[in-house]
Parts: sequence; C-alpha cells; structure tokens
Amino acid sequence: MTTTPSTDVPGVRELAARHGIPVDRGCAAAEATSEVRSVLDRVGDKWSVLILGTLSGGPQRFTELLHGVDGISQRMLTLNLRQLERDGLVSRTVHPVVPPRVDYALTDLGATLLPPVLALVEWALENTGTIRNHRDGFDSRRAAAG
Amino acid sequence: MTTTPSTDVPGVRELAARHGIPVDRGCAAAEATSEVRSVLDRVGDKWSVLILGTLSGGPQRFTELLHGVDGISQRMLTLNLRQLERDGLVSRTVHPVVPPRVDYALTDLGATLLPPVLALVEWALENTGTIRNHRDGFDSRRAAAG
DNA sequence: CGGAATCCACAAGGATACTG
DNA sequence: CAGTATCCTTGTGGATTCCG
Repeated sequence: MTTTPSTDVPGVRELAARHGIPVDRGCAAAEATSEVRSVLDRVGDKWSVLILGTLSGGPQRFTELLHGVDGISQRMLTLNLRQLERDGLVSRTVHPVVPPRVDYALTDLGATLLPPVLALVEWALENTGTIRNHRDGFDSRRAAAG
Repeated sequence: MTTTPSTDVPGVRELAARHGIPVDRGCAAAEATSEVRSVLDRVGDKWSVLILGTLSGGPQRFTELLHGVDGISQRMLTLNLRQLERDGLVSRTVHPVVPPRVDYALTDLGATLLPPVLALVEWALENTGTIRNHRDGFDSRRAAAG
C-alpha cells in the first residue's frame, strides 16, 4: 500500500473542523496546545482511570479508595483526587464529625467521561490477543536479528 | 445499590463481565494487571496520539513525522514509533535506496484504535469550557483559603 | 536520511513520619 | 481518619554525538 491506509479512518480532520481547530500538519499543534492534552493525560494516568472506575460503583471514603484501588499509595491517591476534583470530575464532601469522614463521588461530568474511556478499555480487551501476537513476533524477529 | 451517582454510569461491571474479568473492589485489579494498561498508557502518552493522528492522513517518512509532530525530539519519535510498530499499530517499510527512505503508516489495527481515541478527544473538546470553569473556581477557592 | 548510544536534568512517585 | 511534609529512588525525555 503506497498512499493511503487500507481502512478509511474517519474523523480526525472532520472532528477538528467541527470544533474550529486549525489542522496544520496533522492537527498536532492543535492537540498539543489545548486542554485536550490534560484530559488524555488523565486517561493515560495509571491511577485516575482506576479511581474513576471504582467510584462508578458509588461514593467511597478515602480509606475505601485506598484499599479499593490496588497498589496506590496514600500520597498518589490524595494527589489524584485533588486533580479530579479540580477538573470537576469528582466531588469531595467533608462530614464535620470526629473522626473525620470524607466521601468522594463521581460528578455528572465525571460520569460522562466514563463511556468514552470504557470504549477504549473495550478496544484494548478485544485486541489484547492481536497485540500480544504482534509483540511476540516483533520481539523474536529482533532476537533473531540482534 | 444504595448510593449511586446521579447519572447512571453504564458499563464498568457489565464490560468486565462480558470479558470474563473478575470485578473485585471496583475492577481495579483487573485493569492494573492486564495489557489494558499498556493501551491506556499509549493514549495518555503525549506523542503516540499525535503520531497516530498525523498518520491518519496517510503514510509519512521519518523526517516528515519529525517536523509534522510539533516539538517531538528525534529520540522520542524513534522510541514511540518502535512501540507502535511492536504493537502492530503502525507499519514500517524500509526502501533500500540511498539515501535511506522509511515510510510509516497506520495498520488496519491502528486504524481501529483511532475512533475510540477520537471519541475521547471529542469529549475533551466539548467539555473544555466546563473543565476550565471548574479549575478556575477550585483555584480561586484555594487562593482565598490559603 | 534514519537512526542508535551516551549523558544529564528534572519530575514522578513510593516510603515514612507527623498532624488536626 | 484523612490528610500534609520530607526524603530519596527511579524513570523519562531532551540535547548531543556518531554511524550505516
């Protein structure tokens, strides 16, 4: 195939055009500069997705999240929750009791983020085998060459 | 379920169940261990999405990508392309000419990844304003408190 | 031209200890 | 309980140089 990908890829330019984004040289500049980056960062973040996924089952307290999200440190949980709260994806409600009780929950905005993320997760699940095969092939080819 | 988010979030558990993933404590363990992580990592990666997006317009040579993806270093481009190639998302064809010519293109698999990613990008574009508002509010509240 | 190798700066993140 | 503060190790990525 010399010129175009065999599967017609929908969307990149159309999407950009619909949102008034100048598509110069593969729309790289547009994505890099905008806040789109920060959203993608959060998705790529090891913990954010896990936290969001956990909260999709209902509100949780700090300690519940700490034990629910496997392997996260207290520090990282705090930092991530602050980020998510700052973006309005997660709400934080402090109950003025002693000992302190803080509940975290998905906001409406946070809930709308989940489906696109899950679509991505589903893609990953569906193509795990294919990807694994590619990697194995790539690695053994490398081993043979190296 | 006694306490649910106001918007009903579709999917997390159903998705897991469909793929035979044990959902213990918010499906955190499942996601953390599988190769789903590596896919999300690539999406969160600053450059991968940009490269994929650029290649959606058709094959490109190394140098074209280097200049097309704004701000990327030679090293990072090489590293990212290797990753993408290893996963079978991008193809690499070397033309035995001098000076060397190497073309990179989206594979069929790579093309199928784009729509989910674009869905996410679209979400980001649609909610940029809302997020910005949340951040501003959060920051000014912090400033007032601090 | 398309890389690979080396060096280095800085940021991310874990562990631990302390506090309201 | 729900954090904050500090330390310290590791990873990440840019700049530079060299090579087929």
